[in-house]
Amino acid sequence: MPAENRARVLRAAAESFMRHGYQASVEEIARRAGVAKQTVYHHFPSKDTLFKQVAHELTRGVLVELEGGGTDLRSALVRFAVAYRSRALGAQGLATFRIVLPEVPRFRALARTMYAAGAGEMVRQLAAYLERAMQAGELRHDEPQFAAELLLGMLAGHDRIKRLFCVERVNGTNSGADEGRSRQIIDCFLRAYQP
Amino acid sequence: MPAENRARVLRAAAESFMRHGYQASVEEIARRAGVAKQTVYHHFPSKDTLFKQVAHELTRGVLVELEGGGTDLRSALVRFAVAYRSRALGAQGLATFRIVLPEVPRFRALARTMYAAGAGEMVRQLAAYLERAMQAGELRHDEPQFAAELLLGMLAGHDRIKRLFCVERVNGTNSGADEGRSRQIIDCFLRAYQP
DNA sequence: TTTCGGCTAGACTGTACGGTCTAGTCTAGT
DNA sequence: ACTAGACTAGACCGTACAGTCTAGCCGAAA
Repeated sequence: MPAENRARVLRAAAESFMRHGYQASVEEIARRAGVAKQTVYHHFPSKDTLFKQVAHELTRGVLVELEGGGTDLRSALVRFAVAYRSRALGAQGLATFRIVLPEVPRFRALARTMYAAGAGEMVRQLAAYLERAMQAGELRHDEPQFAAELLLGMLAGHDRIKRLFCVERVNGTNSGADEGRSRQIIDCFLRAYQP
Repeated sequence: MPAENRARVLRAAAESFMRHGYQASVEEIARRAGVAKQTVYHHFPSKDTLFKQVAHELTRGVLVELEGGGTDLRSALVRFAVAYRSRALGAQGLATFRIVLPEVPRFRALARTMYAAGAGEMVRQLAAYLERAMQAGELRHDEPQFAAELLLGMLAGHDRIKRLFCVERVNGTNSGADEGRSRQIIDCFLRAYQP
């Protein structure tokens, strides 16, 4: 079945690109997929196309749902913070950064699309959520988009850099150890935005 | 004079690497420096060495002095914010990111050194400054290092991502237009950390 | 005047890699 | 039995590039 091989190639390409960036050779991808080089070219017209495809898949992996049903604002934000940090600071999130950034000049359109589908979408959702909280009087009134971007910056901000530069271990599944930091950050945010 | 040619090569290498990343060919660097390829190898044993050298120079360009002499806390922080953002979000700061990140796995030691000399040093200085402010009762008592990292995250955070993904123009010298945002962020920080 | 170090142009080597081509195998549908 | 499409191994082509080598130029020191 062709679809299965295609998927194997995509998976292998993701792994290879995450390891070596765009430099990863098509031969290595084929080998890792357990497939002949020709098969790669059978499913994707060029390495560029394959790369863009992988980049798209990776982008989707950053999104985090944001539902505040039932609980209070703080709990909802903390839950979101933990989820977002586990994505943005996880191995895959960091790898996405490392892989895509250097290629941005070559693939400007792709870069913009990725931002819109990933971080940009995140900002929109969070801004909408914060705006509701503002209107409910739970947060100080201010530009919701600014607040959303600020919060995302606080959540990923410097920790992302430390991990990107390998000065700190990447987040595995130790979500427990990380929850404290998420809470700390959310508390700071809430203090800054208390009504 | 050999030293001058060496400097020209370094400058040219910085430009080339900023444009094309590590991919930039040695021949192009030589051409840009107005120098024979052999001369490059005369001053640097290998492309890797040259790259590391350039990376070090770039790191230094991020540092921002932080003196709060004479003015109040808020003014000092705003001044710092503007300066830091102009570096971190300027063309060179962003290019440093794009260039170095993909090579981090290959040059782990270099990456750590760069972090320590750049962002890490920034955190140390800022943390020391914030700690003094805390002891002077101008800021709520809390871990200074956490506060420093948080503030840096707020300052560069999401805007850096937008610029890295080319969804927003990079900061030129429009420090005027940017000062508003710096003030906004600092005000948020001060609200979160008021005594 | 010789010499030497920095420099130049450019040829050259070896390797890696994107992409193509060949020739043939296997499987499923007709 | 025949066909067509997915697949394979591996040769092959063209190009780009790091790094080396050659042969020679020039200016300053000895």
